[in-house]
Amino acid sequence: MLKSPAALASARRAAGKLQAGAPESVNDAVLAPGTIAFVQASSLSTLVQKELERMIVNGELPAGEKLIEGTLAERLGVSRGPVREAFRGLLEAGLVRFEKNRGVYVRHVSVDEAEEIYEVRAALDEFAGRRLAQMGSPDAVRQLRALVERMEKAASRANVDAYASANLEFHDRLIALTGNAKLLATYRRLVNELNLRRRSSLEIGGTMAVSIREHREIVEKIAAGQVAAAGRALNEHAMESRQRMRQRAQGVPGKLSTK
Amino acid sequence: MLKSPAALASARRAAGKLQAGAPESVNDAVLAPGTIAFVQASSLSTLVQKELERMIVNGELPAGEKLIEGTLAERLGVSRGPVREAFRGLLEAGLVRFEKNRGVYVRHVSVDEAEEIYEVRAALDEFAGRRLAQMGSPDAVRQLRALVERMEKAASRANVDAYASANLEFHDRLIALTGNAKLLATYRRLVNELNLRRRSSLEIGGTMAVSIREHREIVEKIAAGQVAAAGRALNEHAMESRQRMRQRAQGVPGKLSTK
DNA sequence: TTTCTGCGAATTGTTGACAATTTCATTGTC
DNA sequence: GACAATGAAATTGTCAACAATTCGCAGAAA
Repeated sequence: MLKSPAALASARRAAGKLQAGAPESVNDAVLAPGTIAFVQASSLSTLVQKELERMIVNGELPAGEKLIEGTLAERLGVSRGPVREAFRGLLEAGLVRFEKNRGVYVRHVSVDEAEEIYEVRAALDEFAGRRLAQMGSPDAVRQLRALVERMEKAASRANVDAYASANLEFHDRLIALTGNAKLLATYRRLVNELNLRRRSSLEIGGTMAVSIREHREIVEKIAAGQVAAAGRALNEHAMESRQRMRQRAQGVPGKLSTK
Repeated sequence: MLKSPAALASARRAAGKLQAGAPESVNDAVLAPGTIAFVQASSLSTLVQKELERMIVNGELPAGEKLIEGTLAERLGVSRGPVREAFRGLLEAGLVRFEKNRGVYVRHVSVDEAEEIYEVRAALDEFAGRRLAQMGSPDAVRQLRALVERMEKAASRANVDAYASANLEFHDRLIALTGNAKLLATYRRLVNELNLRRRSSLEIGGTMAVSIREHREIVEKIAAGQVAAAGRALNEHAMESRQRMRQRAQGVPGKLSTK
């Protein structure tokens, strides 16, 4: 279930070279901007944790998968120490489950737990909606409108992936625009855990039209400064997601346990 | 700033003995019930993390304190590995700050960040209040009333510590009574971070009387099933805490940076 | 005095080794 | 054939050692 080669090792070598004063020409893989600074500022553990987190949220490491220290360490080109440290971080982030002497597993998120998460999300969304409507920032409204348009375009092309991506970004941006970093961190943590469930991106089914209308209404209420209404709309929107998730889960019974 | 001896080591020895099949008589320190099972089920890293977390939230390790792997490992009777793993957990929990090659420090929570936390808390409290009022559980109301009484008794004895403790438990219980475990975990994470600030427990000052009235009103609105009113009362209660915190911080300027 | 500059000590980052535990296939028994 | 016992292989838990980096300080230079 793993495929990535020793990508971390190459990034590490590159950073090492630069740090040692070598010129900029690094003929390894091309790194995303900011990557070098990040690698220099982070330890291997952080790198490993980020990489595993990506794999888990992507679904490359599906829920229930056992993570073997030695195997991962070898594939990532590091020793077991950093991998174990990364595991602790993932554990605290709620992405893996731990059994002493038995190993680490990618967590299953039960339907019940997902419902709980949706409820917390609803509370956060409601707060964000009220706050944005109250702030009355034209720029925020502009950004949100642009994202709704992206959703519309994706829907008109029946591009489910693009739609889902725009949808995620809409909500993430909405939270970020409040300017409350702690709120954003809390929100992202919850969404990350939710990602352990919706691995079949067809979750949206035929509800795109309805969903777009809801999003547009949310934005317009924010734009109009209707504090309570914006909050309520966002709360209900999240609770409907919860409902859809549950119905989907009941329709296709399967992984129900937290195990 | 550290004083605890090798307490973990003794707990570990005790568990080891039991696990090895020795009879129950362990003439080491007396352990709290459940401790043995916990030690058996957890790794040293978990133990260390819990211990450090306790010290940080208690204030034994004040904000800004540098945590030295070797020193901590020696005092806790373990090697550096588990300590490093514990650090990763604390980092993800937001309790420590990390600087590559320089060390780990107990985090400072700036006034701005504390304000953000209070705002998120307000959103969660509001949700919990609405949910409880909607559930209409007589037992929940009974428990909350009992806690308000504890606050009253503490106030009448002018016992600030007892009052603060009852206050914390009131809010924790209120969240827990919703039955939403994820909400509770999210809430506790935030409160934990807030604890990095209010280390001078005199935060409450002379506002005990006002505070008690607010709590009583909250409980009565829940008891009466007034969903919206209960939510609003809790939201406002949290936002007032935020306000008090800020005024206190401005009155006594000091540690402002996140550094 | 203040600012550099080395150099030794302290601390962190990473690794490999070893012990303890679990897993799994194999064997033997009923 | 089902099932328990056994032992080797795989995996985890912990530790100690080594390399790299930072820190602290004495002494030189401005």
